Amino acid sequence: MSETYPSAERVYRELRRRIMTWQLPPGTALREVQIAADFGVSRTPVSQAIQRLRADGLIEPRGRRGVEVRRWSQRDLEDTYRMRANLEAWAARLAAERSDEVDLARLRTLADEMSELARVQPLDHERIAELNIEFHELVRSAAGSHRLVEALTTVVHIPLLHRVFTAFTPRQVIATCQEHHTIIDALQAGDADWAESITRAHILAALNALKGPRGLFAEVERAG
Amino acid sequence: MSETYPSAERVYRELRRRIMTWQLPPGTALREVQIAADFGVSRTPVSQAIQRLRADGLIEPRGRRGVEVRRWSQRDLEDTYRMRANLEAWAARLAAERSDEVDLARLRTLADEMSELARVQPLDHERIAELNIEFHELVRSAAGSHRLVEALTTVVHIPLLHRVFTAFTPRQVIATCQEHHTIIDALQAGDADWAESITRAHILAALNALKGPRGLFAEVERAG
DNA sequence: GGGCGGCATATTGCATGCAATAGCGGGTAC
DNA sequence: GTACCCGCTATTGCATGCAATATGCCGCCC
Repeated sequence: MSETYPSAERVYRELRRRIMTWQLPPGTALREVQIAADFGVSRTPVSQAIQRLRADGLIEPRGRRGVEVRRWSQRDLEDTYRMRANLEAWAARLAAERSDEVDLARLRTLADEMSELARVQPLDHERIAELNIEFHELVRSAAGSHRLVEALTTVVHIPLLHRVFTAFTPRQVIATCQEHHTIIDALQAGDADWAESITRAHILAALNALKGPRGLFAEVERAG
Repeated sequence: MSETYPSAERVYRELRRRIMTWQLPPGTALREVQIAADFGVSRTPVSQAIQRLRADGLIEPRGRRGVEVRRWSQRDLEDTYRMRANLEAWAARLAAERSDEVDLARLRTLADEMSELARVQPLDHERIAELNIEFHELVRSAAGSHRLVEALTTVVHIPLLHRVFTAFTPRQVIATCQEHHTIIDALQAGDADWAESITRAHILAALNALKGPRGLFAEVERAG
């Protein structure tokens, strides 16, 4: 984690992190000179990082000059979750057919920690989101398909994931944790159908929460 | 088409095109100075283009220095086609619910032209591939989901698509064209289930051909 | 003759400078 | 008072130069 990266890589990762966590909310303008000054580098690596963020779809042109953090529409979010439900359900199917005890043990650790946090009020949304992301990334990697991991990274790396739990009631957070345990059960049973369907349901439930009365769409629409 | 782009954009598009069409086959080393000389620009826009290609997953680090065109494994290709089958089937479902007569007319034109070419020996694989790509892109855009188009572009932009028909028997090429017409029928009927299932079958058939005796895997393996 | 070390070179990462341009603000004319 | 025009500045695109570093070759030593 404390590894040292080339400047361009470091700038890219940090900017992406800030966008994903909404430290840089949608619509924020990114100016090369200012970012370069912030990171203590020249404009060259910053420019390269911005190119990559553009390729990722995380930032978009701002009028005729400069770029800004992408503003997501409700439709973008809904479509993203539906694609994610498809791909991640498939990942769970593959994982059910090949995950080993090491994967399962790690998944259990994550799910247990998340379950404990779900019982603590007020909810630590940030930490819960991190554990949730880590859980799903682990399922994907347990599927053993490099391409699938790549595709899901691209499809999913939408800032929303880091905020999804603010849209959840405490009850829904607990339900989410239980679903994680169910996914683990399905993987352990090696039941591909079960793993696929519970995972799809799990992600569509998150989508439903996002569309609900506490949902993020209003906030996103406001920002957009 | 003859629009003038900034240097970095132009270099990116042209390099990507060459990679997709195998003018730059897997394993080819890309050196900034040489590319810069070819395009008559400096190394800066070339470097940015290479960053984007890396983000796309089209090129990968070459040992400790430089980059090369990505070598695809058989597993990469199979997984790509399975993800594509999922996402593109969903696109067809959406398209069935909303495509209009303009879309359908354009799809018919493409499918008709492709059918005619399928009867001409020897097969013009290059042109057939272009029409096929255009057909599927049009279905995706008819789905009306910007996110879906983005995701499929990323998932699908694997060089193989431009070569898939060399793995097909003339008989299979004709079958492909008939499937395109069937997809159009399903869209016109507004039958989402039909559109989804015929599209999934269509893409899995292509995968099967790729895995067959005339398949590309051997060639890819040789290149990789 | 083979292996190892060092140098020359190829190649990239980054900084900086220059040119182009879009947007803005002020000043002036009507 | 308003509208238009001109120039200024902020900002980006691109070129070039410099430094770091891997790589391969050649000679030397064992």
